[in-house]
Amino acid sequence: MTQKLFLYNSYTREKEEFKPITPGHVGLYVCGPTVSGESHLGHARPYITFDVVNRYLQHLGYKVRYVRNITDAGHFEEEGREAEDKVAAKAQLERMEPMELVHKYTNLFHWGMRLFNNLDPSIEPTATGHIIEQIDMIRKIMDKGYAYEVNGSVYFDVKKYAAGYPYGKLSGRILEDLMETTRELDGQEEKKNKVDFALWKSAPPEHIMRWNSPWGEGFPGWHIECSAMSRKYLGETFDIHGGGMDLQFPHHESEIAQSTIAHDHAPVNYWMHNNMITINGKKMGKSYNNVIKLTELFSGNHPILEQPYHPMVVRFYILQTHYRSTLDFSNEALQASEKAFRRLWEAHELLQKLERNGDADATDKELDAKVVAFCKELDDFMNDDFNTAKVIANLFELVPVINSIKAGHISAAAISADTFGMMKIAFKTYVEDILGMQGLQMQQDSGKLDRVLSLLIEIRKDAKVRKDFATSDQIRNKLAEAGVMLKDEKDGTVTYTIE
RNA sequence: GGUCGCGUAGCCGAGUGGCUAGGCACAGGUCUGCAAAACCUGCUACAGCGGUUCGAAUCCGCUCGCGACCUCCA
Repeated sequence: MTQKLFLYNSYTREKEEFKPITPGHVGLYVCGPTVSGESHLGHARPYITFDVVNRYLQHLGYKVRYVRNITDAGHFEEEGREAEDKVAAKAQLERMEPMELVHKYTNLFHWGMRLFNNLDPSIEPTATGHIIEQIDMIRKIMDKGYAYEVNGSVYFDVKKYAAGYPYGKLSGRILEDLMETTRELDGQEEKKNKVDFALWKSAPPEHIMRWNSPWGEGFPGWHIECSAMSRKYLGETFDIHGGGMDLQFPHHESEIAQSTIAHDHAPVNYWMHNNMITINGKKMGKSYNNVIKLTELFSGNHPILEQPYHPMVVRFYILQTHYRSTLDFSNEALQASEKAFRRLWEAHELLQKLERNGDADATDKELDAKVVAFCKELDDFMNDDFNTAKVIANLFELVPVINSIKAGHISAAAISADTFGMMKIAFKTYVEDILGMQGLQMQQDSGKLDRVLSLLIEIRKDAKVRKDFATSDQIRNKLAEAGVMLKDEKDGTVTYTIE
């Protein structure tokens, strides 16, 4: 922790030096998914972004408690409920239990996270598992006079809160403006003011997810879960709260209000928000009907996808852009990322295998200095609000150096032994540990396949010695058709990559 | 309508007062039986119009275009 980390705090709208509440420790809370449906490409962004944040904080030596919730209660409107309304006897039989649905999509979410090589959070609490904590918190807020009950529902009194606290600061909202905008919302008539939000909702008879509470059967409001769970696992005030920009209002603004009243002080020191993934310039989202689900992305099974995209390619594509910029989806962009990622990864693997012998001094001082500079800058870039785009750019600056050493265009001795070692460690640390990349071939069934390919490579070699290029080309071309690319290396060996 | 943000080369995207980011594509070259890969070289942009400044893509103003949030949303 000798380095100073600066991050952009959405709350103050400034880059600030990060100072943890407890030295050496970081409490990080990130809004997790609502598991009422399949995760899509848009969801990938925050979880990859904050995975890197988590990884980097650990790299700096912090002990991170990373809490990411699963929202499995409340406002569902999809399959489960629809079946319930339609109610035919047959539908009744086929209908999914809410928990069944939640379980299915939670598993699918985990599957996606694993493929992205996201580290597991330290704690992944569910909203349904913390009903008691939520009720307790609502009680506290009521006791302090900032919430009121109507017909079994409890609402937070925003106007009262705004009179004494900076409501709207996080999202740049002005209470008067909000009061003016007209919206027809559920339960509007019950509220004192339309800006009030629900802490607890009374459940209509057909609502399956319901719990007992001091106010009757119902379910928790959307915002209270994050406040209750972050409080439980990270304390009344914690370091970093992350999430998508679209959650700034009303979700995060409400979290601040609730927690501030319940605990007498603001809950979070640093708010971080990632920007959206767009498609044709429009935000990817359920309401726009333009989502590409993760399952579709990885399989290529979607009308606008020209091909499947590997999770690592998607990860690379996301990290190539700074997290606070929008990122526009296109096949072209993903395909460019795929090529770039392969190039970077191959150079990385190559470098780890390369050795440098002989005199420890550099024969090319200028190059040596450049390499040192590129490596050292990596930390600076991360310390400047997690600029993974710049990190990747610098790694690419080093790729030709690595490849040139391998190809013999330059000697490894051009750079000093120290510099060589530094570069090796920098790649390993950054590519694998911090950016969290891994190779494209996940299925390591190499054994038999490798022997078969080795045989073919041997036959081809013989053919080449006999100058029987028809045979050698046939082997290479047919294998290429099957997705196995052969590469004649400089030193006469042959390597292959499987698509 | 309100609030906020963005407009960078063929495409994707960093940067943000002086120092050609990077990737992909494209063109030429080296290497190679050929190919692929790799390496070298080239392609030098910041929506428009004003202003501030010795100097602006970067600061300020206006105009045009786009988007996000204001409702569930990562």
